[in-house]
Amino acid sequence: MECCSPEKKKLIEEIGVHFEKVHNLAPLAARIYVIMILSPNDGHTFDEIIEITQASKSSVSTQLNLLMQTNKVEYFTKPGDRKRYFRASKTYLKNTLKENLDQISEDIRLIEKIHSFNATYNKEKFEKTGGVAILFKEYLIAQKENLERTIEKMNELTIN
Amino acid sequence: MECCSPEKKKLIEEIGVHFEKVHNLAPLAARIYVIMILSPNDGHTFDEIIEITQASKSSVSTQLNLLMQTNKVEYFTKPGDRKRYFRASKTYLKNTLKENLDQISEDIRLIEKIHSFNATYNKEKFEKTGGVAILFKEYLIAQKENLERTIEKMNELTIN
DNA sequence: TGTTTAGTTCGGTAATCACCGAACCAATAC
DNA sequence: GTATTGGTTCGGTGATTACCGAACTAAACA
Repeated sequence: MECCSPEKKKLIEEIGVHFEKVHNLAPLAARIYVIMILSPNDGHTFDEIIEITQASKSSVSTQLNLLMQTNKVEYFTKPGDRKRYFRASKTYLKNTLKENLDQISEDIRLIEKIHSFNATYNKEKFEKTGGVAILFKEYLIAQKENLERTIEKMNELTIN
Repeated sequence: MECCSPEKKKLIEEIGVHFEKVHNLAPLAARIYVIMILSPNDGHTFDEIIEITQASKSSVSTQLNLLMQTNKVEYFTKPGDRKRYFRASKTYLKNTLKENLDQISEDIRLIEKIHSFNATYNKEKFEKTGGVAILFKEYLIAQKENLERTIEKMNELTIN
């Protein structure tokens, strides 16, 4: 049984590998997530996902539930149809931004801790490399501001 | 044997956990890296690292070499002293920025692939959610620009 | 010439990860 | 009721990870 074009299969693998790291997902979860992103709005059934990924029912079930718990994937149903149709969450891009925001905020919090630690315990070192350290923190803050702006804009877009 | 203050120990653990994820390091490597960042310029000897981390010689050796291969840690020597003194690389912040830049560049490359795939194979979906997708890409490009600006500024600072 | 110092290398092991099959369950169909 | 559909749950298992100890090496010292 053919499931999708070789081009799509290649994309699923290529982006899948990348998603394993950036979203911290198991290989199968990353593949499923990519399939959802590359798929039309009407979603994929459980069995279609099994067919595309060639994975077992249990693995697909587990990883799919994990993707739903983290708001990456959602499902809808059709009247008179017992199947669930899985697709990428409508807000998956916004959720990704929020994840990035949490990460950057944690970065900034820890950088501040490091700076105040080094300022008190390693004064001479801190003063020597202080310029670079301050630049680094400014970079993080600018990234955070860009994130917040983008989330704001997305909210405006999706309210309409 | 006491190695360092409880405050420092706590920081090593707290930041260490964070570094495992963001720098993709084994727990011990992350701890060593944090120790280097929280330490004065004159560095730590191999034995001091063993004492602080309570790890084995072999583990410290392996992880330390790994940290040096990835430009996170370097060492210097003192005349008439066989020991190596390990410290955070002078350019570790800039290297972190470069790692981030590579990551963002890959993000952008893949986002473009996803967009062109969806534009051809899922036209209706892409047009419906296109606004958000474009916003997301603009966000990535702005992050990349901020990174490049910061790297440039750091180069100017460190040339002097 | 051994002996100590400062690490390195290698073989193993305990724990965790990613996945699987088989049994199970709840809802619908017959 | 019984069978089928659409998943879920549980008990593994093979592969990988993170670490360890013991043996080793190369340089410096006595």
